[in-house]
Amino acid sequence: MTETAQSTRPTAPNQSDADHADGVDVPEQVRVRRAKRERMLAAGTEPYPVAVPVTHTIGEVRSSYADALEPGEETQDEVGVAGRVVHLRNTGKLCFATVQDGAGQTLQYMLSQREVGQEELDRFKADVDLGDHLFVHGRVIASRRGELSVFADSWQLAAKSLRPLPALHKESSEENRVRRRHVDLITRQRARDVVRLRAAVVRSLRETFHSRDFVELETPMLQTMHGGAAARPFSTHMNAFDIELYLRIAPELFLKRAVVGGIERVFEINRNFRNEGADSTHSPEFAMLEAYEAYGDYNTMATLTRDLVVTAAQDALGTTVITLGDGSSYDLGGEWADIQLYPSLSAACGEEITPETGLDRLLALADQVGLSIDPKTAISGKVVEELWEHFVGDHLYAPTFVRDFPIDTSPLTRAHRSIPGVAEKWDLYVRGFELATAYSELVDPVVQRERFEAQARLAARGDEEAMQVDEEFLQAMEYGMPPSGGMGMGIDRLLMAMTGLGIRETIPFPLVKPLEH
RNA sequence: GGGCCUCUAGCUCAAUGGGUAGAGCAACGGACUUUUAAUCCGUGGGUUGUGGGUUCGAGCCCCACGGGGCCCA
Repeated sequence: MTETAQSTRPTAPNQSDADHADGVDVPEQVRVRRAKRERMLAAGTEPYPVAVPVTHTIGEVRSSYADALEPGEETQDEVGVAGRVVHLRNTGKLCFATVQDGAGQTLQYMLSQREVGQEELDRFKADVDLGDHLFVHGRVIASRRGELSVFADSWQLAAKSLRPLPALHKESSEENRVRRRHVDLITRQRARDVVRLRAAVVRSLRETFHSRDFVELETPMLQTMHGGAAARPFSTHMNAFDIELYLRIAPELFLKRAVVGGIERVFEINRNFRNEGADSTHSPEFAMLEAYEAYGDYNTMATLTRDLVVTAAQDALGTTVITLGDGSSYDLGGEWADIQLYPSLSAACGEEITPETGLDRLLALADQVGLSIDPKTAISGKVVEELWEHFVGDHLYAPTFVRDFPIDTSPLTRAHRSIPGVAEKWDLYVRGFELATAYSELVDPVVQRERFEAQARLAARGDEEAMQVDEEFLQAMEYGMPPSGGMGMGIDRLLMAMTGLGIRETIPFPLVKPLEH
């Protein structure tokens, strides 16, 4: 588009059309700002210039002059700085604007009538609103109160904001924060911090893996079979092949095929999709870490997991001690507790529970404590796990490994090498939820086929979470998979464990139900 | 799936027993050359989530639907 075309964009005659373009009444403040944009265009001033001559970031100005200037001291250093206006204080002949960068660092601009002239000052007062991106050029000085400032000799709007920001000193409702995260990020420091914390954690995890010679792999998200976990999948349709596909519920089976192929230390950090509930600990799409190590087992995975978590906390938070909003705290560092599932359940419920305990007895116990379990699809291992969560898991705040799970709920895990009736699997509990899980992986293709067939029988009985028989995976196993340890960890849950936040606060843009209209 | 709570101005919240819908910030107009949640004077801004119902009269009572939250299973 040419300059001429830009400056003849629709003006007053189309104003009312623009006001109702989205079919709803436009709030007064939006109308006012749209009018300012039109006025600027009519005056030949670009409200959205393609570039402004920035020479320094807000952070660079801050760090260069931090505590270096006395109140009232002026330098001759000229800078060009841009940022979003979060605070305006216009007095008669001297205006102050506080601008903010994406990380929440702020810097003050000062516009004096003496420096820029009456006309420029008037234009500033007329055109600039809270929320606008504003560029100024000028000298770095400290105000009389000692506030680091850029004393403008010229200014220019970098981008006009057409919507008013919410009150900056009141918390928005959780719904508004989630539905308009962009606004949340502008107005709330904690929101900005969590985004950066998440990035730091993921980066730390990758670095720990790299330092241990793991290879990062991206395996398919669109799969012809859903497997690798017990969960209901999303399904979709592929036009070219005219087949139904599933969004993956886990990368496990592909990563194991990679191990068969010789990628002996492999990990993936990516999204899984599970067509289940959405609440304060579950999101339909969530970030998952999985790792496999040939010639490892669930013990080496425990060491790896602790290393990943402790290093991530140190890298991203600088400490392993987590303090929650309610003042309680727990330490992700130090030695982690290590308990066994059946003995800890027995101790907590006051009755000896073993892999031999009958299903009827377990269902009776579950009923006693108010757990509702569908008898049609009930298997003893599943009931034991529910009982364990009720009696023990919900109360584990400090990191705790829980070892040796029922075999019938662990179809991809090998039987324990010395304890009969259980699988070499642990879950890691923190803050009352499952943060990670690991197995000594089942690598016997014949036993694996039997486990899949048992899963298929569950599916036939109506268990929508049961796995399918994956022939491609079985065939891969038949080529020989080395003895291996495997581990999976929820990235969102790691953030939850490190911050005390709900899952929707750790995911920048979680899925929310669309509003009607 | 069940129960309870909630939805009012751009944002955060008020509104006696059913009787003209208000405040702070934000906006608009004015004053002000060192403010920093600036201050002072003045003004505008509402389909009270949506749709029905009861009533002379509904933000408030009843029903349905939608969004959100908490608890339970």
